[in-house]
Amino acid sequence: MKIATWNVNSLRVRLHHLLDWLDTHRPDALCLQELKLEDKAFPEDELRAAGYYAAFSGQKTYNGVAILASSPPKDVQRGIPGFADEQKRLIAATVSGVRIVCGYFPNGQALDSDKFVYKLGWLDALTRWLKQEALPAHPNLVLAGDFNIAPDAADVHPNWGGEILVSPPERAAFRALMETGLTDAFRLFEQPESSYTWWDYRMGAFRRNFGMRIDHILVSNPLRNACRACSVDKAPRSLERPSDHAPVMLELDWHTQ
DNA sequence: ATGGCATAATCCTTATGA
Repeated sequence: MKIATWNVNSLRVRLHHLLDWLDTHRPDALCLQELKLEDKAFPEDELRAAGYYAAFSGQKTYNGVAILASSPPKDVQRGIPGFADEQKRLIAATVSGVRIVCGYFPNGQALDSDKFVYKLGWLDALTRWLKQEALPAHPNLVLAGDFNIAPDAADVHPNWGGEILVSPPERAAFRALMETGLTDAFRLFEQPESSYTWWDYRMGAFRRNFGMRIDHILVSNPLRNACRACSVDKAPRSLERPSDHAPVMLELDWHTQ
């Protein structure tokens, strides 16, 4: 079973890249972030024609998440239960017996911003919900998406000057999330040095591999031994008008249930 | 090396992103 995540930075603009990518890689499930469109504009028909069902939670201009799957996603849940949030950043569904949680984590903007307070609050609510409800109810769980956190020094270009996405409180929140019983699938396998998933549009960042690894796929303990491979696909980042994020893909030895 | 980019909504500029 292949499970992937991709921040497309506007589904409207990136639809053709997405359809090409689905055609090439045929994931069983794909988590999407930054749809930047309302539900009524979601390209359901085009995706159905490509063989994919979709559960989505969109909004105008910002945010928006979806789970695409080759079989209909079941028990769809939108948002973090008990956490009131206008921003559409989380959707969960069951695909082939795996509970898939797709998140577009807040960026935070700057350490002294109210957006940073929101980011840490969002992470705390997510962690509590996973620990208390989601993981006990769904032991076979995958949390995938744009975390907007580079968890370790190896996940960021050494010349990165800023604090946001790499600060101690953000990394502590990431560790707290892992402590609920989740493993970074990417680090279960040997990887190329300086593996990143996001590169700024400016300054030729992609050409210089001036990036960060902020898109992740975390797996629960029962799924850990089923992981067979996990990789970043940098190819779409070289296309014309690319998303600034690359897809990450996990291969699970998992028989469809 | 954080902007000189990209997107969307809206006005022809601003907010936001990471």
